[in-house]
Amino acid sequence: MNKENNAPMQGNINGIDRQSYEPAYIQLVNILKQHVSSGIMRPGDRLPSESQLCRQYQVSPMTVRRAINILSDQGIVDTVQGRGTFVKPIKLIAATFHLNELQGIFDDRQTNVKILEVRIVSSDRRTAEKLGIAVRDRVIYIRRLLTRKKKPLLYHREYLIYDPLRPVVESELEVTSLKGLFEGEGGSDFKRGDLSIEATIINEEEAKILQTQIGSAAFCLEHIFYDFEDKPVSWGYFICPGDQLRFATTVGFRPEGVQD
Amino acid sequence: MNKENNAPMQGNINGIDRQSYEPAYIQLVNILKQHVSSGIMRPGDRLPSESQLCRQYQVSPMTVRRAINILSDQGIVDTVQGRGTFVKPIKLIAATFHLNELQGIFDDRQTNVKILEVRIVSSDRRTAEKLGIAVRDRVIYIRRLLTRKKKPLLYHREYLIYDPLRPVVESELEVTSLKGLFEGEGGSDFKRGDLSIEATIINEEEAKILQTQIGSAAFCLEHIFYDFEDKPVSWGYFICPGDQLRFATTVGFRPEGVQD
DNA sequence: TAGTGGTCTAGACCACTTA
DNA sequence: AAGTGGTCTAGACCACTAG
Repeated sequence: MNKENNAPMQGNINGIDRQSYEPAYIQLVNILKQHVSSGIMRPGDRLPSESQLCRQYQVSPMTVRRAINILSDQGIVDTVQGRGTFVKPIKLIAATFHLNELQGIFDDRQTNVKILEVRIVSSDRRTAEKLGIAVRDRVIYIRRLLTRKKKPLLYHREYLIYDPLRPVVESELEVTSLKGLFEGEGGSDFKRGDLSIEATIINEEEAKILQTQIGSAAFCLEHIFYDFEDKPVSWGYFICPGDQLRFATTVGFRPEGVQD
Repeated sequence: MNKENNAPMQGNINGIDRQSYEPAYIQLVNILKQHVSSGIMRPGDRLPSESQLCRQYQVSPMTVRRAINILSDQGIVDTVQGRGTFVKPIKLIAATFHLNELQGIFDDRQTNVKILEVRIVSSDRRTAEKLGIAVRDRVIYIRRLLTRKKKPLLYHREYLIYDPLRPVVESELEVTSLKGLFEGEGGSDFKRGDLSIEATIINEEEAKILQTQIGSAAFCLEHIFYDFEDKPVSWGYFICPGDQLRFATTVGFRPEGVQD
């Protein structure tokens, strides 16, 4: 992120600088973005054709193509075969929210994960359903609390399939495993994870642990992880007080040039 | 989405079918994905080198390159210059949530937008701050209610810069403008929009309008739109009862092949 | 030094849209 | 028929990593 910023946002408006460390296709992306964000090109307008861009910027068709593909991936233009490439209007509905806003939390040295409880329990109906097992089957139950600067931030409850043959417990129990879960540095031999976010209300137990008010707003981030045979291996959810977290994003063009 | 499914998930494991309508690079992407999702390739493993893949599947370097770029974009592999391409472990933190889960709402014919109120008001401190204007400056205040099957779904409050020179009112007032805001079909001559999602609690006014309980959980989706001069033109927020909405996503490999 | 990924060329052929 | 985007080739040169 913090590389040399001697030549930020290349692409002289006029043309492509072949001496630059920035690849030609990136420069072209930035030039075209600049045209859109500055209003030279408005939503609905057609871009110059690919062959025109080739001539105009003295690059090969593949390079133009690559630049346009990137703009298309970023939702800035629409390409229609036989008609052309068009600037897209901004759609609120195209917005995406990234969980990696939480990244900073784990990088912070003042963040701490405490295991509140680990024990083997008999699964209730909901847990059995989520994990695809029978009610009363044994599962490992873990409660964790993530704090930053001594302040409670996330309360996590998780149920793991109990498999004596593959004692996943040890690795899961590491204090860092929550970080590993998020950042995937641990083994993470999962095939996939299904996540969902809901709005919820802090209950009595959560209020006590998170040191907040009963009835205050919170996010609930639920997760189910599956192994390579598509069988669930764990189910759990994070509770995060609403005043500690906010998901933010931008549609269209960010004020700074940094968007990749 | 629902095109001919005669040959779903091409790429015979063995090689690339040149007769297929599916492009070679897509077939290669699917083959490599299959290797990862089936466990043949595990997180941390190195992919065959690009020249190896060229020989193995009888395609040109650019085609291999394109396939690998796609896998890299999708967060499935990491490429390191000089070392190789590696299968990435699953990261919870890489999850993204898409607002377009709301798409279905607007496609539904039983969805209806009602304008509850429009008037010109004097901006309070918060509104003035958000819109970058002076306190007491006049703004247009709009309240809308979006219902589906007669059931309240979203409550929207919005403040627009009042500019007599450019009467944005008429177009904004159309019943469909909420849909236009989301789907960008209207003019949408905005340069960008900043969004954020918070967890919140339904207050008395909202409870009455949304026909829910005071104190129940809800999402608050706030938005500020900027024109091409980077000046705010509108600020507002949607309130959506928590039991009406849930954001879901998958990290890793979705059960069906559909992910684009 | 050998192998890897990163970029780029200068074309080619195809499918599609529009007139 | 002309113009557009979509795909693909068969190389080339470079920067980086490793032994």
